[in-house]
Amino acid sequence: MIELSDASANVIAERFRALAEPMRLRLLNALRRGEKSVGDLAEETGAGQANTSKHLQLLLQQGFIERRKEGTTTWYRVADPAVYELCSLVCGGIEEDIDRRRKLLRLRG
Amino acid sequence: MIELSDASANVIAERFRALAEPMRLRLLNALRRGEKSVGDLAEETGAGQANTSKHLQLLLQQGFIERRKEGTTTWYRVADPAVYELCSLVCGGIEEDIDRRRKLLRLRG
DNA sequence: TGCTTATATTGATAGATAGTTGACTAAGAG
DNA sequence: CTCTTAGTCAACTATCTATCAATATAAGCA
Repeated sequence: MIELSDASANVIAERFRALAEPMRLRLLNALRRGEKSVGDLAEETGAGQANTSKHLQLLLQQGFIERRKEGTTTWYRVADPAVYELCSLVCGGIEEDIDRRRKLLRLRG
Repeated sequence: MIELSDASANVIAERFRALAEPMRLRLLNALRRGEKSVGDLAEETGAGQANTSKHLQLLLQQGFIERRKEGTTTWYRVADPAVYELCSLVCGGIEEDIDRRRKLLRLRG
Protein backbone atom coordinates (compact mmCIF):
# COMPACT_ATOMS: atom_id res chain seq x y z
CA MET A 1 0.00 0.00 0.00
CA ILE A 2 2.57 2.60 -1.11
CA GLU A 3 0.14 5.15 -2.54
CA LEU A 4 -3.34 3.80 -2.66
CA SER A 5 -5.34 4.52 -5.79
CA ASP A 6 -9.07 4.01 -5.70
CA ALA A 7 -8.73 1.09 -8.09
CA SER A 8 -6.27 -0.73 -5.87
CA ALA A 9 -8.39 -0.03 -2.80
CA ASN A 10 -11.11 -2.06 -4.43
CA VAL A 11 -8.82 -4.94 -5.28
CA ILE A 12 -7.24 -5.01 -1.83
CA ALA A 13 -10.62 -4.86 -0.15
CA GLU A 14 -11.80 -7.76 -2.29
CA ARG A 15 -8.82 -9.74 -1.12
CA PHE A 16 -9.40 -8.96 2.54
CA ARG A 17 -13.05 -9.85 2.11
CA ALA A 18 -12.08 -13.37 1.14
CA LEU A 19 -10.44 -13.72 4.55
CA ALA A 20 -13.21 -11.92 6.41
CA GLU A 21 -15.29 -15.03 6.98
CA PRO A 22 -14.89 -17.53 9.84
CA MET A 23 -15.80 -20.47 7.65
CA ARG A 24 -13.12 -19.65 5.09
CA LEU A 25 -10.52 -19.17 7.83
CA ARG A 26 -11.43 -22.61 9.16
CA LEU A 27 -10.98 -24.02 5.68
CA LEU A 28 -7.54 -22.45 5.36
CA ASN A 29 -6.67 -23.75 8.78
CA ALA A 30 -7.80 -27.24 7.84
CA LEU A 31 -5.55 -27.05 4.79
CA ARG A 32 -2.56 -26.20 6.96
CA ARG A 33 -1.04 -29.64 6.79
CA GLY A 34 -1.72 -30.61 3.23
CA GLU A 35 -4.19 -31.31 0.53
CA LYS A 36 -7.79 -32.24 1.30
CA SER A 37 -10.92 -33.06 -0.65
CA VAL A 38 -14.14 -31.07 -0.49
CA GLY A 39 -15.78 -33.88 1.44
CA ASP A 40 -12.97 -33.98 3.99
CA LEU A 41 -13.19 -30.25 4.47
CA ALA A 42 -16.98 -30.24 4.76
CA GLU A 43 -16.80 -32.89 7.46
CA GLU A 44 -13.91 -31.25 9.30
CA THR A 45 -15.54 -27.83 9.39
CA GLY A 46 -19.05 -29.11 9.92
CA ALA A 47 -20.43 -27.14 6.99
CA GLY A 48 -22.69 -28.35 4.22
CA GLN A 49 -21.12 -29.67 1.04
CA ALA A 50 -22.52 -26.98 -1.26
CA ASN A 51 -21.47 -24.27 1.11
CA THR A 52 -17.97 -25.67 1.47
CA SER A 53 -17.58 -25.89 -2.28
CA LYS A 54 -18.69 -22.30 -2.72
CA HIS A 55 -16.24 -20.97 -0.15
CA LEU A 56 -13.45 -22.93 -1.79
CA GLN A 57 -14.30 -21.39 -5.16
CA LEU A 58 -13.95 -17.96 -3.68
CA LEU A 59 -10.60 -18.71 -2.07
CA LEU A 60 -9.48 -20.27 -5.33
CA GLN A 61 -10.55 -17.26 -7.32
CA GLN A 62 -8.60 -14.98 -4.99
CA GLY A 63 -5.53 -17.15 -5.42
CA PHE A 64 -5.26 -18.29 -1.81
CA ILE A 65 -5.68 -21.95 -2.72
CA GLU A 66 -5.11 -24.23 -5.70
CA ARG A 67 -6.83 -27.43 -6.82
CA ARG A 68 -6.25 -30.66 -8.61
CA LYS A 69 -8.89 -33.05 -9.92
CA GLU A 70 -8.60 -36.77 -9.63
CA GLY A 71 -11.57 -38.78 -10.84
CA THR A 72 -14.64 -37.33 -9.21
CA THR A 73 -12.84 -35.83 -6.28
CA THR A 74 -11.19 -32.42 -6.15
CA TRP A 75 -8.15 -31.88 -3.96
CA TYR A 76 -7.50 -28.42 -2.58
CA ARG A 77 -4.25 -27.06 -1.13
CA VAL A 78 -2.90 -23.71 0.05
CA ALA A 79 -1.25 -21.77 -2.77
CA ASP A 80 0.98 -19.52 -0.69
CA PRO A 81 1.76 -19.92 3.02
CA ALA A 82 1.89 -16.12 3.22
CA VAL A 83 -1.79 -16.34 4.11
CA TYR A 84 -0.83 -17.60 7.53
CA GLU A 85 1.50 -14.65 8.02
CA LEU A 86 -1.44 -12.40 7.32
CA CYS A 87 -3.44 -14.17 9.99
CA SER A 88 -0.57 -13.97 12.45
CA LEU A 89 -0.20 -10.25 11.88
CA VAL A 90 -3.88 -9.76 12.52
CA CYS A 91 -3.59 -11.98 15.57
CA GLY A 92 -0.94 -9.63 16.95
CA GLY A 93 -3.52 -6.90 17.17
CA ILE A 94 -6.00 -9.32 18.56
CA GLU A 95 -3.93 -10.23 21.57
CA GLU A 96 -4.09 -6.62 22.71
CA ASP A 97 -7.80 -6.73 22.06
CA ILE A 98 -8.20 -9.84 24.17
CA ASP A 99 -6.17 -8.26 26.95
CA ARG A 100 -8.43 -5.25 26.83
CA ARG A 101 -11.52 -7.43 27.07
CA ARG A 102 -10.06 -9.46 29.90
CA LYS A 103 -9.42 -6.32 31.90
CA LEU A 104 -13.00 -5.22 31.32
CA LEU A 105 -14.26 -8.58 32.56
CA ARG A 106 -12.07 -8.36 35.61
CA LEU A 107 -13.42 -4.94 36.42
CA ARG A 108 -16.95 -6.23 36.22
CA GLY A 109 -16.46 -9.50 38.00
CA MET B 1 -3.09 -18.52 13.53
CA ILE B 2 -1.20 -21.32 15.33
CA GLU B 3 -4.17 -23.64 15.89
CA LEU B 4 -7.36 -21.96 14.99
CA SER B 5 -10.26 -22.45 17.38
CA ASP B 6 -13.74 -21.59 16.18
CA ALA B 7 -13.84 -18.68 18.59
CA SER B 8 -10.67 -17.14 17.24
CA ALA B 9 -11.82 -17.67 13.66
CA ASN B 10 -14.70 -15.34 14.44
CA VAL B 11 -12.48 -12.70 15.99
CA ILE B 12 -9.94 -12.83 13.18
CA ALA B 13 -12.65 -12.67 10.54
CA GLU B 14 -14.13 -9.65 12.28
CA ARG B 15 -10.76 -7.98 12.09
CA PHE B 16 -10.28 -8.74 8.40
CA ARG B 17 -13.79 -7.51 7.73
CA ALA B 18 -12.82 -4.07 9.00
CA LEU B 19 -10.20 -3.94 6.24
CA ALA B 20 -12.45 -5.48 3.61
CA GLU B 21 -13.96 -2.20 2.51
CA PRO B 22 -12.47 0.22 -0.05
CA MET B 23 -13.69 3.26 1.83
CA ARG B 24 -11.99 2.19 5.03
CA LEU B 25 -8.76 1.42 3.21
CA ARG B 26 -8.86 4.92 1.73
CA LEU B 27 -9.32 6.34 5.19
CA LEU B 28 -6.33 4.42 6.51
CA ASN B 29 -4.34 5.59 3.53
CA ALA B 30 -5.34 9.19 4.15
CA LEU B 31 -4.13 8.82 7.73
CA ARG B 32 -0.74 7.66 6.55
CA ARG B 33 1.00 10.94 7.22
CA GLY B 34 -0.62 11.99 10.44
CA GLU B 35 -3.71 12.96 12.29
CA LYS B 36 -6.78 14.26 10.46
CA SER B 37 -10.27 15.41 11.39
CA VAL B 38 -13.48 13.74 10.24
CA GLY B 39 -14.18 16.67 7.94
CA ASP B 40 -10.72 16.47 6.36
CA LEU B 41 -11.17 12.77 5.78
CA ALA B 42 -14.67 13.14 4.36
CA GLU B 43 -13.42 15.73 1.90
CA GLU B 44 -10.30 13.78 0.97
CA THR B 45 -12.19 10.56 0.34
CA GLY B 46 -15.26 12.21 -1.19
CA ALA B 47 -17.65 10.43 1.18
CA GLY B 48 -20.46 11.92 3.24
CA GLN B 49 -19.66 13.04 6.76
CA ALA B 50 -21.99 10.63 8.52
CA ASN B 51 -20.65 7.77 6.49
CA THR B 52 -17.06 8.74 7.17
CA SER B 53 -17.78 8.97 10.87
CA LYS B 54 -19.36 5.51 10.86
CA HIS B 55 -16.39 3.90 9.13
CA LEU B 56 -14.02 5.60 11.55
CA GLN B 57 -16.00 4.20 14.50
CA LEU B 58 -15.57 0.74 13.13
CA LEU B 59 -11.82 1.12 12.60
CA LEU B 60 -11.57 2.59 16.08
CA GLN B 61 -13.50 -0.27 17.61
CA GLN B 62 -11.17 -2.75 15.93
CA GLY B 63 -8.19 -0.89 17.30
CA PHE B 64 -6.71 0.17 13.96
CA ILE B 65 -7.02 3.87 14.76
CA GLU B 66 -7.18 6.12 17.82
CA ARG B 67 -8.85 9.47 18.41
CA ARG B 68 -8.56 12.67 20.36
CA LYS B 69 -11.20 15.32 20.81
CA GLU B 70 -10.44 19.00 20.70
CA GLY B 71 -13.38 21.35 20.97
CA THR B 72 -15.93 20.23 18.43
CA THR B 73 -13.50 18.47 16.16
CA THR B 74 -12.29 14.89 16.50
CA TRP B 75 -8.78 14.00 15.35
CA TYR B 76 -8.08 10.47 14.19
CA ARG B 77 -4.70 8.79 13.77
CA VAL B 78 -3.40 5.31 13.00
CA ALA B 79 -2.88 3.26 16.16
CA ASP B 80 -0.40 0.74 14.80
CA PRO B 81 1.53 1.00 11.50
CA ALA B 82 1.31 -2.80 11.28
CA VAL B 83 -1.90 -2.20 9.34
CA TYR B 84 0.18 -1.09 6.39
CA GLU B 85 2.24 -4.26 6.57
CA LEU B 86 -0.98 -6.21 6.30
CA CYS B 87 -1.88 -4.28 3.18
CA SER B 88 1.55 -4.79 1.71
CA LEU B 89 1.38 -8.52 2.29
CA VAL B 90 -1.97 -8.66 0.57
CA CYS B 91 -0.58 -6.50 -2.22
CA GLY B 92 2.09 -9.11 -2.83
CA GLY B 93 -0.52 -11.53 -3.99
CA ILE B 94 -2.29 -8.81 -5.86
CA GLU B 95 0.61 -7.97 -8.12
CA GLU B 96 0.39 -11.45 -9.60
CA ASP B 97 -3.31 -10.95 -9.96
CA ILE B 98 -2.87 -7.64 -11.76
CA ASP B 99 -0.31 -9.21 -14.09
CA ARG B 100 -2.79 -11.94 -14.89
CA ARG B 101 -5.51 -9.40 -15.69
CA ARG B 102 -3.14 -7.30 -17.78
CA LYS B 103 -2.29 -10.30 -19.89
CA LEU B 104 -5.97 -11.02 -20.42
CA LEU B 105 -6.57 -7.46 -21.54
CA ARG B 106 -3.66 -7.63 -23.95
CA LEU B 107 -5.03 -10.83 -25.45
CA ARG B 108 -8.36 -9.15 -26.08
CA GLY B 109 -6.91 -6.10 -27.73
C1' DT C 1 -27.46 -48.53 -19.62
C1' DG C 2 -28.49 -47.56 -14.94
C1' DC C 3 -26.54 -46.71 -10.08
C1' DT C 4 -23.45 -44.49 -6.87
C1' DT C 5 -20.23 -41.16 -5.31
C1' DA C 6 -18.03 -36.54 -5.31
C1' DT C 7 -18.42 -31.75 -6.78
C1' DA C 8 -20.44 -27.90 -8.68
C1' DT C 9 -24.26 -24.94 -9.57
C1' DT C 10 -28.71 -22.69 -9.13
C1' DG C 11 -32.65 -20.66 -6.66
C1' DA C 12 -34.61 -19.06 -2.55
C1' DT C 13 -34.27 -16.87 1.89
C1' DA C 14 -32.64 -14.56 5.92
C1' DG C 15 -29.34 -11.60 7.89
C1' DA C 16 -25.70 -8.19 7.44
C1' DT C 17 -23.97 -3.74 5.90
C1' DA C 18 -22.90 0.65 3.06
C1' DG C 19 -24.91 4.84 2.06
C1' DT C 20 -28.33 8.64 2.64
C1' DT C 21 -31.27 11.83 5.19
C1' DG C 22 -32.56 14.18 9.07
C1' DA C 23 -32.45 14.87 13.92
C1' DC C 24 -29.53 15.50 17.93
C1' DT C 25 -25.43 16.99 20.91
C1' DA C 26 -21.72 19.88 22.09
C1' DA C 27 -18.53 23.79 21.71
C1' DG C 28 -17.60 28.55 20.40
C1' DA C 29 -18.72 33.23 18.53
C1' DG C 30 -21.56 37.11 18.45
C1' DC D 1 -29.67 33.12 24.22
C1' DT D 2 -29.09 32.37 19.14
C1' DC D 3 -26.42 30.93 15.28
C1' DT D 4 -22.87 28.25 13.28
C1' DT D 5 -19.86 24.44 12.91
C1' DA D 6 -18.25 19.55 13.74
C1' DG D 7 -19.47 15.25 14.77
C1' DT D 8 -22.52 11.41 16.13
C1' DC D 9 -26.79 8.77 16.14
C1' DA D 10 -31.10 6.60 14.35
C1' DA D 11 -34.13 5.08 10.70
C1' DC D 12 -34.57 3.56 6.17
C1' DT D 13 -33.30 1.57 1.63
C1' DA D 14 -30.71 -1.02 -1.49
C1' DT D 15 -27.40 -4.29 -2.13
C1' DC D 16 -24.74 -8.18 -0.89
C1' DT D 17 -23.79 -12.71 0.91
C1' DA D 18 -23.93 -17.08 3.82
C1' DT D 19 -26.63 -20.96 4.05
C1' DC D 20 -29.63 -24.56 2.61
C1' DA D 21 -32.28 -27.52 -0.62
C1' DA D 22 -32.62 -29.21 -4.96
C1' DT D 23 -30.68 -30.13 -9.28
C1' DA D 24 -26.87 -30.81 -12.55
C1' DT D 25 -22.47 -32.64 -14.06
C1' DA D 26 -19.19 -36.14 -14.34
C1' DA D 27 -16.49 -40.22 -13.25
C1' DG D 28 -16.37 -44.98 -12.04
C1' DC D 29 -18.69 -49.34 -11.40
C1' DA D 30 -22.36 -53.19 -11.91
